[in-house]
Amino acid sequence: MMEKLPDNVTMKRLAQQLGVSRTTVSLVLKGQERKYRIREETAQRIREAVAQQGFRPNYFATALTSRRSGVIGVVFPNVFEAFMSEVVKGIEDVTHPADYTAMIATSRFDPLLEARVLDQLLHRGVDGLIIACNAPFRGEPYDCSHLHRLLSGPVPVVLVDRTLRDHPHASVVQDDRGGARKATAALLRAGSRRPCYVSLDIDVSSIRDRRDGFLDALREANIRQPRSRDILLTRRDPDADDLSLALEKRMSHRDPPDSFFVTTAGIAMKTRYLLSRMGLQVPKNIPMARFGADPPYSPSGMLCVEQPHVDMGRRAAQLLMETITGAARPDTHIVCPVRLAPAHLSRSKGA
Amino acid sequence: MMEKLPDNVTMKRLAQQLGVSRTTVSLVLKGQERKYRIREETAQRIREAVAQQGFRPNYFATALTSRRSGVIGVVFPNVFEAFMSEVVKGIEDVTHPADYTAMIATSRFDPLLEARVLDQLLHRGVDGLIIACNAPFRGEPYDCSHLHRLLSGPVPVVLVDRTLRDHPHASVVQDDRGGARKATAALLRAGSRRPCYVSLDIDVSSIRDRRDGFLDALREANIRQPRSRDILLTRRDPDADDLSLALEKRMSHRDPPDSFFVTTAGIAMKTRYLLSRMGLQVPKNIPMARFGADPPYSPSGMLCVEQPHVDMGRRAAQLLMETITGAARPDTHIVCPVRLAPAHLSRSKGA
DNA sequence: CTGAAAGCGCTTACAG
DNA sequence: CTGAAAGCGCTTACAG
Repeated sequence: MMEKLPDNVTMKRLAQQLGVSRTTVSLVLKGQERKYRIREETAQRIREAVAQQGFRPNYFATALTSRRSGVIGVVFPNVFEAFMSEVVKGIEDVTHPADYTAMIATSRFDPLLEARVLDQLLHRGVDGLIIACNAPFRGEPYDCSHLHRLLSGPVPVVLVDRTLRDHPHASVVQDDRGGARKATAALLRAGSRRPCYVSLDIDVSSIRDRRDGFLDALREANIRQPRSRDILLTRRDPDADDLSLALEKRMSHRDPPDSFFVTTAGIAMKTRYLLSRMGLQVPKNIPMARFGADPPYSPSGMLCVEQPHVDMGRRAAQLLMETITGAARPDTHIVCPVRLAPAHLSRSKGA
Repeated sequence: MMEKLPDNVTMKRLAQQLGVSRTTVSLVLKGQERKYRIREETAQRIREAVAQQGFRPNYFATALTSRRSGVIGVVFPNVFEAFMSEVVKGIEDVTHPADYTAMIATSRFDPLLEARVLDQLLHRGVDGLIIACNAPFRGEPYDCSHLHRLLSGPVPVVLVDRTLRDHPHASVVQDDRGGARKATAALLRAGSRRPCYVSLDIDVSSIRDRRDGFLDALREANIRQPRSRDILLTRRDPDADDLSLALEKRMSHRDPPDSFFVTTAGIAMKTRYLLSRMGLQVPKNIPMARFGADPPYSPSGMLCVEQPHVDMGRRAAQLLMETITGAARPDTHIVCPVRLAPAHLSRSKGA
């Protein structure tokens, strides 16, 4: 345990120098000089000394006495995803002006690590939390009791991107169902009659909603609901070969799909890659729609559902701050609209 | 300023319940029971009560008295980049077991924001900092006095990925020069005689080193140093069209380049895109090498210099902790080796 | 082996 | 308008 140099300036010293009491300094620092009718000249002297010496009240002492840290915790499965970056940007857009600091931590798709990280943040006295929680693969045991405990506790929480069953909470999500519906409808309008659904086999609200949106579009177009062979599910492990096998089998069937709707960008890229190995180019030979935008200068040829991530971050932070002050109910749900990116659906096979 | 519920359990209460003094509890909690020869039975009772009531000493009180926060700050220009994610992973690999928490913040390529964010972290009492600092475009005014001030201060700092001139500091970087040399040498071995260098026009050690490595390779192969028309520089703004214009002009010249070495992945993708619009495919018509790995299932066809980011994170954290304890000198420089990824250099034009 | 006491740097009733 | 005093929850000499 090393010792750090003591803060050079303390309130005590400052007060002594100016010949006033610490109370007076503290009051002026918090902008309460009018309320306590402190002589303007005194207040002025204090302000000048503070500015000149670069004095800032010790964070730990302030937090200890005020029971407020000015920090909000942000927990995501990973930091590497445009998703993350943009949501964080939105959050910071809001927290910064409000004099809060966003403290980012990652749970790396590990519920145990998630629990640990949340515990750390709580211990560090965060005033609120924004969380994109982990989700289990179907059939996987998943213990989210730490989230339930958290939501029952005193610290305000806003979930982003996904909601939790069985427990009331505040959330900000995108219109997953509507986006999936629009994207699928576009595939159908381009001539597809046998779209194939590809997704992570993961049990989470956003994915469920996207599947529902996919089915909505089929129903609206009077296309019969897909058989199980047109629902392809895969594990998150990018190196798993389950998708490869399923896809090969499906494409060699006598009535192969004539388009793809994929729920996530990563799996879409993998699907596109696997198809290309079978000699099928997207979108030339077969069109594909998916959630997520293309990175700059790397057009994937897919129809992209653009997600309003920055906006989601802003709204989540906004909602959290309102929950902290009590201005918003802690079970408010916000759904952000999505839109289709300008698309390439040229030459669909079924057209 | 809302009030949070007070922590339910305090050391005082715990001591009262057990009929011992707070000192005894504190000592046992810090594992000093042997040193102070506290009766094992007493220590045992205390440990049990602590575990059973889930007591943890108040963070702010502990930090206030111990002058140690257990937090290390991590500041990067952006969170969205594989670079970031991997370095953070490496950092957490090290800090977690050592009972430190990594607190991530972003400076968004803005020196002013960088200064603010660093200030925030210092105010929050971080025990050390790991920073990938911002860098100016050539000719741009750049004030990094906040970094110089920081490096002269009491808080240990390790810079990653790039170093600073004019000021001693600790750093962990990759072998930029060696990687660029190897990549360029590979282009030359594949038959290139007029490689073109493309880079961000940015004044930072890593980029300078890559250019030097590029020139090293040419010199070693007895190829004359490139003329200025084979050094293409562009701004960071992904929508800038300076590169597009320069590239078109260069490719329509009578002796166009027969390969490309690009310093960063983003610019490489842009270059590849612009070439494809001129009808040139990478690597079929023209080979390209660059720093950074391809994302999964999106082979770019480029020769990639794989960067040891996780390792860099680990070493940076390691070095920081050693600097904190005084075990390492605060001006230690570490260079991590890089390697070429299995490559596609097929059918180079000049071969 | 253990406790009373001072101290970390700030906030906040409470007197005047 | 301003100060003396108690308190936030912990740590750490110091005395026994």
